[in-house]
Amino acid sequence: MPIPKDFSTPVRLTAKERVFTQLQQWIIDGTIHPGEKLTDSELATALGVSRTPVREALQLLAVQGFVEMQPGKETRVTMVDKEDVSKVIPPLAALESVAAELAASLIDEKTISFLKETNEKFAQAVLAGDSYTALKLDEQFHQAIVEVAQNPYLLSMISTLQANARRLYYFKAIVPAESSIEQHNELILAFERRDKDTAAAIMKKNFLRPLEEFYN
Amino acid sequence: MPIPKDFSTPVRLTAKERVFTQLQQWIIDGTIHPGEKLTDSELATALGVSRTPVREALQLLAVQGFVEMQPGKETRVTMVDKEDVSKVIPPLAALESVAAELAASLIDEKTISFLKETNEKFAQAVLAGDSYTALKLDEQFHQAIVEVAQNPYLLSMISTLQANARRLYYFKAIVPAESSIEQHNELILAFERRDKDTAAAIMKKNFLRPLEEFYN
DNA sequence: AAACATTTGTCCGTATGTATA
DNA sequence: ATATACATACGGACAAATGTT
Repeated sequence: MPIPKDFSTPVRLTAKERVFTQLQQWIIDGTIHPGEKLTDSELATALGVSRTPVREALQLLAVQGFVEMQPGKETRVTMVDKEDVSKVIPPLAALESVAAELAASLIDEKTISFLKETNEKFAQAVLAGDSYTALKLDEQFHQAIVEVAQNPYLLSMISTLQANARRLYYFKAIVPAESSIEQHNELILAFERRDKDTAAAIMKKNFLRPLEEFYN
Repeated sequence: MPIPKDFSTPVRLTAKERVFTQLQQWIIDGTIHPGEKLTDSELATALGVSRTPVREALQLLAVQGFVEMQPGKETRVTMVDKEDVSKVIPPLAALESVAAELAASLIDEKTISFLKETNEKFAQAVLAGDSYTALKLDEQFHQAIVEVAQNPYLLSMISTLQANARRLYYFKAIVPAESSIEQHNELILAFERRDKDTAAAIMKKNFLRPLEEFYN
């Protein structure tokens, strides 16, 4: 009997991780509202675990900026206002730009093919008006590039910022721009030429242009 | 009897925070060696607290990349090798560059004066060969700029990367370059002109040039 | 292969601290 | 101002999981 290969990642899911993932999801999609007070005992019973894994998950969410913990007082879901986009995007653009620059020297043909396929699907989703799928594909596109860059700091920080950005998208119902399709193609062309400076520049624009439009 | 005003920030420091700060310090200065196994019960008795705050502190250190946790197995201090500098600096340079760009539009005269004073002291320390003081002043210089930028994401991420960089400096006994003095001055001049593009460019160079020299 | 020893993950009780009446 | 209620921070114990003999 053939054994499924997926067991190569036998990282057992601890209660803490389950709680973390669930709470993050709820905060991002708005199930738990901004400003809402979170009491660990309530969450614990609601999620069927004890308070310890809940507390640990909350600490991680605090580091990522999803909740605010006041030691000895209370912990609340952080508020969001429209200016938050302008706080998240510039660092994200800078880091993604570095990722693109590093990736340009390391990328292989297989990944380039993957980027082409993903951008095809992305284009279809955008034109079909399926913004949920489009956003997911957009993230896959960018994530593939970050992974090529082989930098754990970039990976971790971009992932955190992406999660925060996703939360804002949910709240403001932001839809992916058609212009992204073409920018992705330009990025792929730059990768094929292993042109890191152009790749970095395009990536930065890809994030910052929507921000500028937003404020005009 | 006049009451000290500092009580306006009465954030009581929890056991978790004390443990976190202590462990981070020990890892950075090498008191705890890379690859060393950390058992929470040992640390708990050594630090005079229970396992809970130790575990919580370790989780935060794991997020910052100082320790590696394998669920159900063990927790170890992360290894460091000479390539790590090339992993930390590029993201740090990118974020500091964004901070400089944002700060250029927001900076006031008082902060500019502070930067001038700090760079004076920095120059003295460098020329006196007091690299410990020099590094501390260099960090103060950069931190002041980051605070002006008013961006919590930048603040948090740069602080994490700085801590990792500091650890590498300890291991490799890196000393601040004399060229930094002049670059700091150029940066201040750019700030006085509120020239954000130049400020961003200088800041990036300030971090990346030492890295290039390192690999030639 | 199986039982052991160790360490982690989790649970829950208690006390300290904060906010409210 | 005191007292009351409540949530958090911490402690200590049990149980599951790992690797070891």
